[in-house]
Amino acid sequence: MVCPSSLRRGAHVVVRGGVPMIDIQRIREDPEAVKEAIATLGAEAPIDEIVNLDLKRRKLLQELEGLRQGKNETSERIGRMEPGDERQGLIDSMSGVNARIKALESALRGNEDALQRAMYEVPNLPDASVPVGADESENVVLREEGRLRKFDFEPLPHWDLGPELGILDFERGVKLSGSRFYILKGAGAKLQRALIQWMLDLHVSDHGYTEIYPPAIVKEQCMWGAGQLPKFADNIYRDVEDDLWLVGTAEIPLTNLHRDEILEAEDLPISYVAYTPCFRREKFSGGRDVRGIKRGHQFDKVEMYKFILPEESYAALEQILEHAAAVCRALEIPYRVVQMVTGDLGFTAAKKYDLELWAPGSEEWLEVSSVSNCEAFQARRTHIRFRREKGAKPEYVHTLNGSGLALPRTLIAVLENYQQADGSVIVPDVLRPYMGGMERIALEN
RNA sequence: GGAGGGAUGGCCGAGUGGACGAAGGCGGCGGUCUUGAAAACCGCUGUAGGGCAACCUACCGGGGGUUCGAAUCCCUCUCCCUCCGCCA
Repeated sequence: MVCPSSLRRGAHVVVRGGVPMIDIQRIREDPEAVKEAIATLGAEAPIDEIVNLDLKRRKLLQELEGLRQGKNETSERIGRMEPGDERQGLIDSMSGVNARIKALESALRGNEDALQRAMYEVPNLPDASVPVGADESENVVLREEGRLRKFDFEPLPHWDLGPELGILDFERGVKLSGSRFYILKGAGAKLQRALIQWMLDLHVSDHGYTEIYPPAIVKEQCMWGAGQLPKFADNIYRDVEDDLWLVGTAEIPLTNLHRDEILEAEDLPISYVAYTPCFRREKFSGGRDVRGIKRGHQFDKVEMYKFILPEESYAALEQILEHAAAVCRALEIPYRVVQMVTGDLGFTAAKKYDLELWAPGSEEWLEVSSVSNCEAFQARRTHIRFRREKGAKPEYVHTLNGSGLALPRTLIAVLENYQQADGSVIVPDVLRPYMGGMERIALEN
């Protein structure tokens, strides 16, 4: 089943003084439908608590604002009166009202804090087109492109190939920083740099993105805005002294680039591409993927990001997927497109595709891109809106993101797919201009 | 890190306790005039919450306080600028 159609639309209501998540209006109107949708994610959210807090909030507001109105009127009268007994009497009479107002304000503050906390925990709801499924095992492979190369020798995994070529060093990485760190060296480091430069150039010149160099360390607020907090706190590196957080993806600074702005409709879509290092503690990956460089605490990524009109966001999702696929095609490496089911959507996406490159040595499909439509989820959290025309009410934009692509994994795919019987690696045609014309990585390099 | 200065609406900039959601200007929108445009003149021109109609409430960097009443007074935080130190 898909999420009820009543959940797909809705006015854009913001919690006063706070930041919303999904539209609270949807919860007010049909809390049961929201709960059903969240159940398909395999997630939990305090919907009943939100409904109660929201009711309570409006009750408090009405009483409080009524009292404030009376108070304002009385203060005005006092200001116009000559000094005297009557005036003093009015002033004295205000103290009771003020005490009540203070009490209500305090209650309202507590109520809104609780409401906002609860709202922050609500995940984005799935788009109607997303298949319902419990977890990643039910994800749907939509298509596979490119021919798997036939090897007349046993292709090596990169963790053998790299060290033998002298371009990858695990021991020294561990010496410097511990497990899940490694060193790229010589042509290996250069190959990664070439990939980054080439991908950035491709997205800028062929796909119309504007290149951004953002901070990789951001304020806590940015983490909430992009949807990293509250859920993923344990996976984020943080400088406690200055309360700055290391980004796990460029999606975080890019989302926040237009925080608290009202954009002009004619400026949309805004398309950014950014290269950043990414830092993840990988607290939840346990002993998974410890071999090789597939999952490190630090990696590089080129990320595409779009701010767009709501009615155009789903077409844009397919487009970004194509932009990521274009990288795979140009590298001439087989890839496949996987659609996430509801249970594997994550916290922020309404619909998501993964793009995977085949790695013949490791013998697995490597996730090198994740392409998501977050609809207005991140825009609500960051207050990014647009106006359809002058004087029109601001509406939330939709945001999308997609890796284009994630680095060490793309590097793995290049090494493993282009390896030769003699242990050397052919440099893909598109990268040669970025490698100073180098055609092959061999030991003597 | 040390010393000093500052933060007002899209922008500039007045406002030091009482009718200020905030003068004035610029920009923008609409209108008059004009064959058209410019100029001139007139009007409008923030956001959010609640009612969901009239209307009410909140917001002058953030938070707290004093007061019947605060953009205006006090405390505190953040950010920006200038000078010194340090530095890629």
